[in-house]
Amino acid sequence: MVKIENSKRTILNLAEALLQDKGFNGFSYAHIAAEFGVKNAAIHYHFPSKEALASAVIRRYRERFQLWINNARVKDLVPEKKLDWFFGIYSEMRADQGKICLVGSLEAEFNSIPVGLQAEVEGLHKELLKWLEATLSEGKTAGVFNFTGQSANKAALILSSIQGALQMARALGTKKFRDVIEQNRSDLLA
Amino acid sequence: MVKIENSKRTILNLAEALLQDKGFNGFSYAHIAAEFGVKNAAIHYHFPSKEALASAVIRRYRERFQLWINNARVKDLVPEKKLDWFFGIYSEMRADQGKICLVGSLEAEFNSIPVGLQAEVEGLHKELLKWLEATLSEGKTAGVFNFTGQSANKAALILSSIQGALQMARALGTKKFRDVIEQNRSDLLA
DNA sequence: TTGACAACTTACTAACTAGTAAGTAAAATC
DNA sequence: GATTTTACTTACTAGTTAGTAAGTTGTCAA
Repeated sequence: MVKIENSKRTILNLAEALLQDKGFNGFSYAHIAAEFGVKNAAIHYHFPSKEALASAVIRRYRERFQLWINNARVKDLVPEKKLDWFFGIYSEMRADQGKICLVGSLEAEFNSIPVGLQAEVEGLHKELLKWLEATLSEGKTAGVFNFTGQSANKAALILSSIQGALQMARALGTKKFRDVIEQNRSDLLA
Repeated sequence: MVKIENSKRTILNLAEALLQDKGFNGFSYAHIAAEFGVKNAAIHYHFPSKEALASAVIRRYRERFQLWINNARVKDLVPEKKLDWFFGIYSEMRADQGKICLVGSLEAEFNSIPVGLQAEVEGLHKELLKWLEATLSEGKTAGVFNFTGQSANKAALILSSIQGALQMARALGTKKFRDVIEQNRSDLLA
């Protein structure tokens, strides 16, 4: 018998990886159970339903993101470095078995996932956009970022392009992902 | 007994709509059969496997796209209008029950779809990028588009952002999609 | 040392999945 | 008019799905 905290965390880790790899409809309790080395019902003991499990994955990610952005290591960076940090999150996803972002994965299947999970995804996406918008505004005021129009719209463009680029890279290779990141950077610093 | 051409086309239409709505792992032969008003096995008669069906959807879309771009109605447009036409395709998807593009839907589930289907998706994505790249080059040469770097990279950025924005709009609303399109336009015409 | 509880396993279900084999009726072909 | 072909239906299979109920075992507190 393993400590529940370890089991719960392990299950969440596996679920998160599977969501980023195969999507909500592409993984099952059996997959997690097999990889963890336990039986199907053990997963249900910790997370009664698939919706509860996936929702917990998103909630944990949201908490993690809030911790990151409020940590001095990120908070005190200059806007250009903040952006580099943000791009870095997604570069790591791409490098890690061609994973895509949770938001993109779940929004692509949005119409076939439970409503409670939809709400969690919406919350996460808003938080990502909010931070990116603030960072862009900060950089524009500081004179290091150049773009026309509102920061909110530029943030939506950049985040959408990252989300799409991670998916694109699966079919067309990692270079394409890097090209999109670099183009975003040069558009912003031009 | 209905004409095979009508049945095949109807099944392809339903499969395409379901792919854009629920994704490859989110729909079944039963869904199509129910909507078409036939039995499960009737779908298998026309398309022996789910891979064959989805591949046929993508092949048809690729052929359609080639017909469009080679038609004078698009071919003879000035670059700005070509871009408007292209954006219009995706605006219609967004307006039509919040559908997303086939490429995005299938790339999000890329690691849980058959390899033959993966190849079709790759082909389609390359064709879309190729046309967009050529259109951007044409516009840059004509002096109507402004952007730094290579056309291929800017094309990858724009297409990725559309793909992501259609997904984003499901959680955050149509306005967000329009914002991304407008930001792309103003970045390009600045 | 006992009892409670946490973390499972065993064994199961009902629903759904893609896919198949054999039969049927209407239409096209000869 | 007979035969073949097309477009199905009926009836089925083997596998997978999320989810449940009841039993088991190790750990810990009193």
